[in-house]
Amino acid sequence: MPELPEVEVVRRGLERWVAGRRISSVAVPDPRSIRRHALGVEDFRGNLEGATVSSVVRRGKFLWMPLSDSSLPGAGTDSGDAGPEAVPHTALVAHLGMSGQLLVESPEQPHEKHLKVRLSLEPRGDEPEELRFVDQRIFGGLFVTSLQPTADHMPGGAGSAWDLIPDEAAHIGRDPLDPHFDLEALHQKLRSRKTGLKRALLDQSLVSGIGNIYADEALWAARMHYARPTDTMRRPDTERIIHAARDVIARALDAGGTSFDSLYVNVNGASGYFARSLNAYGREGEPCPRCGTMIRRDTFMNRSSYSCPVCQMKPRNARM
DNA sequence: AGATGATCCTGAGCGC
DNA sequence: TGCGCTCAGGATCATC
Repeated sequence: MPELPEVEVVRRGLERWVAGRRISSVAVPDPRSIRRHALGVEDFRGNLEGATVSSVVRRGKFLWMPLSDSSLPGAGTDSGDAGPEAVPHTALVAHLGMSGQLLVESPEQPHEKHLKVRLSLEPRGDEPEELRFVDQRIFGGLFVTSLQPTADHMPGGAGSAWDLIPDEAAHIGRDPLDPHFDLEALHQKLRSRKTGLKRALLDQSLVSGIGNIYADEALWAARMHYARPTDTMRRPDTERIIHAARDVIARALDAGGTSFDSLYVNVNGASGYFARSLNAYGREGEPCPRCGTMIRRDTFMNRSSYSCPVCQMKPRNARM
């Protein structure tokens, strides 16, 4: 289940193996994986073939690769910097959903069972010449879209690809690892909402990159209940839950982020972290690592929530 | 308009 | 051996 740390691992792998390379051809064995590309398969291919991936950017769980037109002078260089006249205005966007993988492989490798999209890359040294999107449950997908300036972009960096965001991801908030993450702004939004804390953490428009697993882990670490009403949050409460989320995410990144040099840019790099380091998620009936009370599982939002009934006391005015 | 719930999708696991 | 059921969950859409 890729959340922010896994997506960041994939981003680093793509930066290493795909950035600066030109896409020569595109095959879409299963169009369902590009259903968010409204204009269809031929338009998808037309946008990509001949374009060069200039960099790889992530916010929350969205990944995108700004595209430069290779016919422009200076494009396709190692740096990906095609000059001020060629700031990318479109990007290939990838969301891994539940089960998506991006693999950099030789075209001779046998096709994976759930292979959905193949991008052929022009040769560069001995590097593999195919980028594959593999997805079992097809919650994820690829599409090409235009880039717009971020609503809250910081002065001084205008024009850089880092200040541009795909239209379809423009609504999501910055994630807790983003240097420009605004804790005070989040705090005010939480105060003005009438909902439960976990539901707010999973709302990507408030803060991005937190999924069901890390929400439960952050809540456990911060000793807060998932149904804590957000309009009762005081400033130290907001700091505590965000610091906990950032810590959990950073530790997962440390555990899973070391193998991105592998040719297989996949989402399994952090699976070892899940097995070893989860304190609450998936541990129903096991003792809380802090106090020994049995971890319980509750269902809401069509999802499971794992928590310690002692460390994370349910508030009287609980909100789901 | 904010809050809440349904929906998409496939394979693993399980009881019978 | 196989059927039918439940579960997993990010993002989006529908409904109050």
